[in-house]
Amino acid sequence: MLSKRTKYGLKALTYLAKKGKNTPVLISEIATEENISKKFLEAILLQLKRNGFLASKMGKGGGYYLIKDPEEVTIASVYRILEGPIAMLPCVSLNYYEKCDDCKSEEECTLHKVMIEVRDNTLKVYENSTLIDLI
Amino acid sequence: MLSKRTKYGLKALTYLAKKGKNTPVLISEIATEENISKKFLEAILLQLKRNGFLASKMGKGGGYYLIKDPEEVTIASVYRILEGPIAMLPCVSLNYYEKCDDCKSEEECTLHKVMIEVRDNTLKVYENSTLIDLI
DNA sequence: AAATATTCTACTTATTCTATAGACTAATAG
DNA sequence: CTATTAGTCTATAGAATAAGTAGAATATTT
Repeated sequence: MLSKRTKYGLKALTYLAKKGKNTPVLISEIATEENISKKFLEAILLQLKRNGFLASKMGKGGGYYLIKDPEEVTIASVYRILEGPIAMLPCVSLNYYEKCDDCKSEEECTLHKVMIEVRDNTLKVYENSTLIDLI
Repeated sequence: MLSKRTKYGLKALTYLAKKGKNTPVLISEIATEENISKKFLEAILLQLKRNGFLASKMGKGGGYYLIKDPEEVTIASVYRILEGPIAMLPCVSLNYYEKCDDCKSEEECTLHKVMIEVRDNTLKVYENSTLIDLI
């Protein structure tokens, strides 16, 4: 299941994409409109800012705004920042690969093949949908 | 990502399937062979027993054994017991449906459609693979 | 310069989940 | 009866989740 962090993050990005690139929107506006705890959202937006999706402006007339083209922002890229690996096992992750400590080898691991199949299917969806599709 | 609970559960079921239906195997044997903490595995097997996948025999010559045909046990059914919903959001889950508290309506939810697509893709894989495929 | 609006930072809290460990109880086979 | 094995119950350390509180820093307007 998606964490609320990722869910809220995607919703906020979609909201900002609707408003258009480079148009500052208040955290509190997004929080109210999308029913998100303001403080929690603040942390999420900050994380998206640090990772190059958003920028912000302080003071009156400030807020957060999208600095990428909505059609360039895939769900996959947001997911990896906010949620982590898309794969179901570390040993089948493309971006966060790690060896499983309980498996003797990946060839012997009975789950390996199925989980690669799941990953590929999921990835296809996440890589091919962008903020444009979510609007 | 899969919890270790689910991963270990699937591995244990596969191990038992290899040994054949109705052949008792020691918890400790599975734990050693699959590099799983024995106590943790105990809890997992118990859960699978309560849900009708396994049965157990106490005393000498005892152990856990499969009581379903391996080709009947889909990954999806095990996943739902040990991990929970397969869907990424409560509101797109078939077996664990719940309304999202932050969404006004499911039609307006920008994530709904994509997450249904992900669910359907994942489900196709999980429903169509059984213990037989894992062996 | 002061007032106001807004994000930024740090600290704290409550709750749940994860992955175990230990001790004791109950059943079964020989 | 005894050895073997699962069952039950309790505890726990650590991490993650989803916030809440307080105030500092920065920008704009007056």
